[in-house]
Amino acid sequence: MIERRDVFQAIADPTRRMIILKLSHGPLNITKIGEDFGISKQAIAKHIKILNECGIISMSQKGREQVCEAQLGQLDEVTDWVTESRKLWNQRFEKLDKFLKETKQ
Amino acid sequence: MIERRDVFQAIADPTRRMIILKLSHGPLNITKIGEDFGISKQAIAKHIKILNECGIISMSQKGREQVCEAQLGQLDEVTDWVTESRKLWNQRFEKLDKFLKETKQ
DNA sequence: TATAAGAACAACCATTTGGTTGTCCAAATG
DNA sequence: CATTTGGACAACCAAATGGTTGTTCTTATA
Repeated sequence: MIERRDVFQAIADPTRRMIILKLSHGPLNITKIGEDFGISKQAIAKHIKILNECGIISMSQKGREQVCEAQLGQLDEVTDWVTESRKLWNQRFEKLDKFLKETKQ
Repeated sequence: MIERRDVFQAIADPTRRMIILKLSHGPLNITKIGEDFGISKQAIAKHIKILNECGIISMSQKGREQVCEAQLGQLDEVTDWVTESRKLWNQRFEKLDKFLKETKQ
């Protein structure tokens, strides 16, 4: 099986984004995370697994509870990519500006 | 069918991210975009459609060619969400810092 | 100790996704 | 005019996705 898990795919799902948002206020166990979502705890656990696999959240056992904590440093990959794309995109306009200034004379 | 197209889902696919990167250097037609990807032009056209539907690229007819241009302002939604999540996440540490300073005395 | 609660594991299911091929049409080009 | 070329449309397919239920196991708790 090819490990296709990446951060971009992880944040693509709205439920997972909600989980991240919820966890950004502080660590919670799986049951707590699942509250207020209209889906089964098992479904939540699957989302948690995906988020964990790509490093967005970390897990720690505490008695019978599995405590999840956000590790949002992993989101750098996303902002880096957006920033890089936009940098190139903006350079395009700068080149056009330069061209327009040169031909104006 | 529910319109589930959003920017997060659009950038989840690596091929689509490559397309965006390619277009951030300047507009291209569908055939040009498809070059160097090992997949069919039809597959590329489908990706283009998705990117267009969520506003990341715009299309304009030019003779028989369909010219695609990046509209990376739409990526704000992504950076905004990441920024907001991280803001909350950092506040968590600030609260902890405050607590530690207060109890140290 | 009996029971409730947190979570893992597995099997299953419908829908979506990312890709394919084939046909067809309009616009360039020899 | 004949032929490429750019692209649209449709049908189809395998795999992935997001969800379900049922069982089991361990840890708390009344």
